[in-house]
Amino acid sequence: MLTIYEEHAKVFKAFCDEKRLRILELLRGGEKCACVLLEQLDLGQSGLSYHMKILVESGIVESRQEGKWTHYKISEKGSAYAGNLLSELTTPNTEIEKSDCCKR
Amino acid sequence: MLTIYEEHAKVFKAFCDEKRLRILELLRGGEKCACVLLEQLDLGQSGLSYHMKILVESGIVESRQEGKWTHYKISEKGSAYAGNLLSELTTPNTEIEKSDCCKR
DNA sequence: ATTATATATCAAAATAATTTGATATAATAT
DNA sequence: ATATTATATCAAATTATTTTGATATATAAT
Repeated sequence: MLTIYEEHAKVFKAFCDEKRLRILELLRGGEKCACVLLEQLDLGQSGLSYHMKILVESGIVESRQEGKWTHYKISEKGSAYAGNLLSELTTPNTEIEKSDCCKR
Repeated sequence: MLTIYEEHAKVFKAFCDEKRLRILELLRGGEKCACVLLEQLDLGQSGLSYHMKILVESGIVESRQEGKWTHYKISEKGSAYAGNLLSELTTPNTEIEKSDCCKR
C-alpha cells in the first residue's frame, strides 16, 4: 500500500523525465504503437517499455492491445485528474490553521 | 543550458517526491519559515534545505528572507504556470501529423 | 509445428537523487 | 568582538531510477 504522497508523486513522475516528455510530445500527435515510438526516440526496446509502464501507471497514458501491437495514447481522464490534483496541491487550504512564527 | 524537456521536468520535480508533497501541504496553510517546517517534518536541517531549493527552482515555491529567517510560500504564479504547462503537455497538438501504423 | 515479430520482464551495470554529518555564511544578540 | 542562531553548501554514503542486454511471452505468419 502506497501513502497518499507516493500515490500523488506517481502521477507527476510522468512529467519528470526528459524521455517521457519526448514520448508525451509524440503522443500529442495521436495514438501511436510502441514500434513507431521506438523509431522516433533514442531508446532501446526495453527502455521504451520501461518508460511506457511508468506513463501508464501515472494514468496520463492509456494502452490498448491490438494483435501483437500495443497502442498508446494520452488519457484525457488521467490528464484532467493530474491537472486537478496539481491545482489542489497548490491551492491555499483554509482548513489548516496558519501559524505565525519567527517574529523578531 | 537545459533542454526544454529538462526545463519542463524541473517544474514537476516539485510534485515527484513524498517529502516535497508534505512540505507543499504545510505551505498550503500559509507562508512558513524553515524553522517551522523543520519542526513538523521528519527531515534534518540540510535535508530540508535541499528540498526547499528544488521547490524554489521549480517555481512552485517562493522564498523571502527576513533577518536570519527564510520564509517560504506557494507561488501563485509558478503554480499557474505549472498547471498551464501540464495542460499543454497533455493536449492534442493538431500541428503534428498523425501517422497510422501497424494495421493488419 | 516452426519461425518471425512485438512487447514485457528480469537482472546487472550505470547514473542520478536523496540523506547525513560537517562546515561555511550571514544575521542577530551579548 | 565574540557567541549564538538560522540556513546554505559540500562531500560521502545511501538509496532510487534508468539503461542495457538477455530472455520470456504471446500473437501472427509460413
